[in-house]
Amino acid sequence: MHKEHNLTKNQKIIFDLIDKSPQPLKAYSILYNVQKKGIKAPLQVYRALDKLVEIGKIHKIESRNAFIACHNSSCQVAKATAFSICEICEKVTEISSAGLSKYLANFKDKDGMKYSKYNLEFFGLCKKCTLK
Amino acid sequence: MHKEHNLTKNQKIIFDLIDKSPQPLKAYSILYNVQKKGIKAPLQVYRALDKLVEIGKIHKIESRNAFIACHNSSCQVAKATAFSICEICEKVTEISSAGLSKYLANFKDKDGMKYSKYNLEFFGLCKKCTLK
DNA sequence: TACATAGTGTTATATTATAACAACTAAAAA
DNA sequence: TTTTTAGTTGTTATAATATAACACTATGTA
Repeated sequence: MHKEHNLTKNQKIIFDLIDKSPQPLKAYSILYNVQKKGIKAPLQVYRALDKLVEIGKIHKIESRNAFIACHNSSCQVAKATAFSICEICEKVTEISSAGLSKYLANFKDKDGMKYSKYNLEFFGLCKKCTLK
Repeated sequence: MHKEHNLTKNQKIIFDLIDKSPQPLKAYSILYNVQKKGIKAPLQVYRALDKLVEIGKIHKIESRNAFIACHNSSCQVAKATAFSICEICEKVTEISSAGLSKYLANFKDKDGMKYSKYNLEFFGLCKKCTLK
């Protein structure tokens, strides 16, 4: 489970929005969506996003500059992330595979070097788009 | 080996610059470096970068918005990339591990879905920075 | 030659993200 | 209770990254 962090007002507004969204949200689309709640400036959004990423409540999809809520309650979420991304509909799913995360957490390069963190993005077609 | 692509003048100028650089280069730093060679606008740089990525001569490091030359002549370079990134000195190295690429190329999610492409970025400390 | 395809040069603009600074708030130490 | 501290907030401005649109040019090939 996530360690409980008491989110501040802005953090909560932004987390709730991302958490309810079926797909990743971009920072400025978040901004437009929360302006009626009093969050007026990009920096307010980015600050909340930074914090939410830091504590593992959301992840950034680097190849898309977008943010998705973490739905993976059992792993070291902020340090070991894997996603599948559909190149047609842009659906993004967090992968939780014990095998994969074990393999990557233990991966050593040819110098025997281990890493403390990774991010993996798979690209392909989701089921729906495969059938089309 | 890479299929031989006849690079155009701009593509060649930009590839040579990236290829000579020990670390990944960002688009606008590339721009500043090639202005004396007649490449004046961001779009000229981005177009060349897009093409070079497409044909696998360079890769984009997504978490850094930077570009590095491919030094991995034996794999499906544009479709299966893995890098290690030092969080202190920002040194980036392309990982070529047969085991890793085989594992990831064959990875199926829990719906049995396979993916056609992936990008993996490991973060940690490089040897030099570990010793400090 | 003529046609198609890809690349070029250019201006303008969109999108993503951070700097700097003053003010506020909550929690805990004194 | 007051004070301190660390963190967050609100704000304006600006930096950094990336694309749209359009007219033109080069190159390969039929």
